[in-house]
Amino acid sequence: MKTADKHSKIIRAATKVFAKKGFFNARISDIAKEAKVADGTIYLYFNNKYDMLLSVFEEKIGKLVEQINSQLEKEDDPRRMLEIFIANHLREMKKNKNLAEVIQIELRQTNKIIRDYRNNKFSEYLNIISTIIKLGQAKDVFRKDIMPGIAKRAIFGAMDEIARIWNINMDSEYKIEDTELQVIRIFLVGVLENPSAA
Amino acid sequence: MKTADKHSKIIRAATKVFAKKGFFNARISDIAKEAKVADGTIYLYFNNKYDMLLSVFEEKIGKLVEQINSQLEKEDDPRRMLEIFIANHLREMKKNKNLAEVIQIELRQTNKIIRDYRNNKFSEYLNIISTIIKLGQAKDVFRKDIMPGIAKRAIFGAMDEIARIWNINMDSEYKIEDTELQVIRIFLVGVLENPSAA
Amino acid sequence: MKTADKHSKIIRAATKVFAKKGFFNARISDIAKEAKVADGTIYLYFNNKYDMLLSVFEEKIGKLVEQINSQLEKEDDPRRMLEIFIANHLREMKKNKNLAEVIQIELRQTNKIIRDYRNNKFSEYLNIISTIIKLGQAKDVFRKDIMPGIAKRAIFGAMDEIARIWNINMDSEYKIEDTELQVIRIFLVGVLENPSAA
Amino acid sequence: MKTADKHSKIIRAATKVFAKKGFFNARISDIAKEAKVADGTIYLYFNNKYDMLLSVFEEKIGKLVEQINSQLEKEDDPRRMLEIFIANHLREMKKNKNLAEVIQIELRQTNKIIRDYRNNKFSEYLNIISTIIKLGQAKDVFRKDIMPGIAKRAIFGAMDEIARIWNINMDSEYKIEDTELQVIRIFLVGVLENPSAA
DNA sequence: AATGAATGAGCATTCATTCAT
DNA sequence: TATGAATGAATGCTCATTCAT
Repeated sequence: MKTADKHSKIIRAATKVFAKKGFFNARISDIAKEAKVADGTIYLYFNNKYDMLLSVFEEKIGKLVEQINSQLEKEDDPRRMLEIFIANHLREMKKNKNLAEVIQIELRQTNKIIRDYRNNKFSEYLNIISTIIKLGQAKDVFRKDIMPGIAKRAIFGAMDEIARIWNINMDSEYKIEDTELQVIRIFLVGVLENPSAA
Repeated sequence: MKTADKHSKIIRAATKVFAKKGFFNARISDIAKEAKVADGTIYLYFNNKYDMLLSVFEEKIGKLVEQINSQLEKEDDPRRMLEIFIANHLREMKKNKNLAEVIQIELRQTNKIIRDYRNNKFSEYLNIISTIIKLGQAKDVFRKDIMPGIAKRAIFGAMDEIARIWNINMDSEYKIEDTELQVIRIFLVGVLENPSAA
Repeated sequence: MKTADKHSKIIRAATKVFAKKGFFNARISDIAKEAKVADGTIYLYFNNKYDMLLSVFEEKIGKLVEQINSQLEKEDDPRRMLEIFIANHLREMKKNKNLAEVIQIELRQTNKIIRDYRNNKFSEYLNIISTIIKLGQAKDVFRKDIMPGIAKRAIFGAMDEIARIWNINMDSEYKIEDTELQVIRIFLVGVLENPSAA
Repeated sequence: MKTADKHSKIIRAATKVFAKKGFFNARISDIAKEAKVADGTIYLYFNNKYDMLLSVFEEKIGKLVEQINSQLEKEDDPRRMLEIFIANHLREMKKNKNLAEVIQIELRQTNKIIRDYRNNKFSEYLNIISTIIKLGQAKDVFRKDIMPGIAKRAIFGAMDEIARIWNINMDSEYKIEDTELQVIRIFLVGVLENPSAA
């Protein structure tokens, strides 16, 4: 088997095991068994357990970044772009619960000092939101009094919390389409019936 | 020393240590030392380590619930109530980073099967948001097409992600007042310049 | 059981196991089992495996120092003192093979950078030899052209090598009394038939 | 590259690495890297790690034997022969610290049961000393009451301990010539000022 | 002969929990 | 109630050895 194959086999196994058990409860031997590989083999591809988590996280987020970028490429309406981002994120999380779970773990489970160290991909991902917002402001489509740096976190946090619930209640009461629509609506027009009175 | 005192001393110590080190990296002996109590004493008050986390979490959320309820009591404008909720949550998280951290930990760090088991207080807390929204809808102040069950998660998630960042970057670039205002604005009126065109 | 008892029980067990298997081949669990103690208990008394070896070594050498000092106290003939030192060392090594073995291990088995770090007791022990030699020189009993710093090593090394062999061939061909006499003779008068002709 | 070359390349590398790190801390991959050879290649020339140590030891001692034998060939004065042996040994150890270290390791570091198994070269080396002594006794130059089997160990042990110190304190306070002279003097004429009075 | 990726047994150390005092 | 010494199961990681190429 080629090296690249083994690497990705381990990544896949690690994603699954981390998602299922959480980082601290996942044993290296669990991951090795899941990947059908010897324990020691893992250390040919990763420096240590945490390095695996980080790699998994970065790779997954990296794919999200690529995916969303290719979708946004053809679009230049900021409103539509935000809709696409939200819809895509929620769909991916719904489709791939392991991914959602690994994001949760990486963002909250490990030492906060290390946390921000290598998460460039994640920053890149979040910055897509703020870029959209800035673009919308430049085009007079979005309110200028919205701070993109805060909005990006609010939007990501909202979606992430929703995805968290999906991972707990496997059978959510809400349909994905409804949820998408709801989130989009909340962020685009807010909850006020008559915003002009705000 | 009375029993209640020792119990709360341990809770306080545990909050601090869990927040600082995370659940898995916190040692019982750390907590015991912080509480100035013997390791074994902790087991007179709690069944096990996880039970402590849950107790800490429930107590803290319980206090948040009481606090916000007393503030909302005198208010009946749903819009104002939502503002109060958001402002209060963010201020508490900013003031008490340990609390924010413990919420992060409890919500994401431990086995998802156990997660929802006893979190009644937390549900109660989130339901305050949905209650406000329903009230607003009944009063024709909030849009009827907003689903309160989704909105409550979106609002909480947004605030929680913002608080998460505060715990990483100790010196945030944004002032608390600005952040409050931003979150309130995003959720009340959305980001669209001209929502009526939506 | 009192703490001091447990400490010495572990020291005794460690001496035995280190002697039998060597430092690197000794397992903590071997020592724990030998001491009838849980593995973890060892770490209540020692920082780590190497710390145990060092402790064992220092304690044993410390006892040798005390023992020889009390024997030398009543003696002031340097020639006799050297005889006593040699006889005592060889007898102790013969009697307590574990001790001989632990000296071998500590002196040669572990990283040379750490080696000299804490071995003050050992230096003290060796310096008894050089002190005797200096005394003999002051009293015109020993040759002045002998350098005590080299002689102490030569004498210790000679005895240590002999003890090493005892640990290999359990049934030495030589009696302890003969060996003592031989070593004493070699160092006191050398091998020359007619030294005055040297 | 011819097989013999590779074999000796590995021996050289192993000597260096064993000396630097000690047997147990030396990794096969260290030796392979030092020899510019793949890890697996080593197992084409040696059965296992310990076999390498033994080979290194035997080869080095073998060279010492050859060297000293060729020097002693032309000499027939036992006193001079002993001087030559001592001087040669100390000089070689001083010159080649790796060799000294490997002797230390092999003689004390590894399981005593295996120790004596194949050390014929080493016995041969030590027996040169006892042969010299016997010759001296036959020629009435050395005292008859010296037991060659003990003397050979005392002499080797003394020199070995001195060499050990050289490997710890890189900058010894004593010059090699002085040390040689000291050791020779101690063994030839002893430390007594007036041996005839012994 | 040579390679080096893969293996998996092995082990020091940690730490939640217990229990004799 | 309170203590803290003792326990021992649990696990990340290493590295000598193997073997397919």
